[in-house]
Amino acid sequence: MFEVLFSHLLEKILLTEEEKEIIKIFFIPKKLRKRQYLLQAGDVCKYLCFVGKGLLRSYNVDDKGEEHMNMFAWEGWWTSDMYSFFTGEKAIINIDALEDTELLMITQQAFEEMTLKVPKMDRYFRILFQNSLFTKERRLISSNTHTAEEKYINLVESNPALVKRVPQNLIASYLGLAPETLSRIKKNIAQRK
Amino acid sequence: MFEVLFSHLLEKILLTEEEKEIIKIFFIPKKLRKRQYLLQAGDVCKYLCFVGKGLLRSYNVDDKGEEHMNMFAWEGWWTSDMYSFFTGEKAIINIDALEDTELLMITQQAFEEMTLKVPKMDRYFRILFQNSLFTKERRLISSNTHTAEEKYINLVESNPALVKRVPQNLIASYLGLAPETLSRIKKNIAQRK
DNA sequence: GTAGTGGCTTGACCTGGATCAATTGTATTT
DNA sequence: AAATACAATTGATCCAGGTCAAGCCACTAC
Repeated sequence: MFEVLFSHLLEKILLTEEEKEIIKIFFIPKKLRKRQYLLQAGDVCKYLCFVGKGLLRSYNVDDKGEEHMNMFAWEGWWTSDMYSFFTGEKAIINIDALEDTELLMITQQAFEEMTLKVPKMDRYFRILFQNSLFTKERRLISSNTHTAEEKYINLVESNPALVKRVPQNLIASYLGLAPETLSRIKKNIAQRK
Repeated sequence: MFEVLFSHLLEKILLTEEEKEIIKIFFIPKKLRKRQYLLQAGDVCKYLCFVGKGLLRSYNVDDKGEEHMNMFAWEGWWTSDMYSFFTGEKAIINIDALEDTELLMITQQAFEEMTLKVPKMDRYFRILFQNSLFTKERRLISSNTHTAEEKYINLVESNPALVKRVPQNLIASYLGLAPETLSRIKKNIAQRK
């Protein structure tokens, strides 16, 4: 489990064996079965989670009971309701497992302590957040600028693995589309070839 | 100028006088007149900029020549094309001044050096990026979940100062709406009262 | 096997918001 | 103060994508 974590940390920072040992202490391993919840809206999000294996989805539910996908996380990704995790407010998103999943979880206090004991972790997360930030920036631009079909094509090009691994109705929701619309888009694209 | 910067840094981290002096060295002050560009799409974004005074907008232009607002930055905010700044790729966004503006700018190399000399700055930017990340997360959720009117009402409630300070057509664009649509929404809201 | 459950497709219809065009403010410039 | 240019409103029309409904195709469970 920890090998996966460290291989990701080492892409961005250098760590001594000693530091690795310190870091290990703060994490709690956990396994989730397919369909099992990691977080339910209304609860406080207690953990920031690193996915070692498997696939999670996070989504929120609106007043009408509709689900809206907001991100996926698999091997090497972090997930949580960031807002809830860092502020202690109630979460507005749900996270559950699309596949059997293995996690490393860390609490807010442990996170604080870890960054103080190993300041390099501030650097790691600075780079990590900075990267997600510009990904989100681009995604937001794309969602305002492009048509439904363009968004789908962009996604297939920028992240083909995701499209293969995740059910189509969730991809549709992730793109802000009705499942019927995505189905029609795929048909159109196929026919044009 | 630097007082504004330090007052913002000190909200998140503690700095010695010595560290402050080091940090100062890396920044370049700059003034912009209203309508002047800070960054044009196609150029590489050389600077990460802290706004000490004034107001900037960042937006991108699509294939059809339409402008799409993506964020505003005023006193105490940072702005840049994050992706371009950190990767050295060409920028896809434009940034220009909506009001006369005073900035503190830092290059990529200077940024790297600064974080190595003052590791607390990694912490500062970790927290900063983490906060923007969950703001963007919420905004993305909102943009997929809500109707045009709900988005506008949310914005007015969450950021009334922005709505007062920025021309209405830019607010419309920021929300992904046609200016006519926002005008009608405001009319509807006013009539219902 | 077959019953059930949930994802995917297809068709018919509807609607929120975009687009186009004209009119009226309201700043800025000379 | 007139001229110019841009911002906001209003009306009329249009369309991308949503909604509703029906049928189909896996899979899993018994």
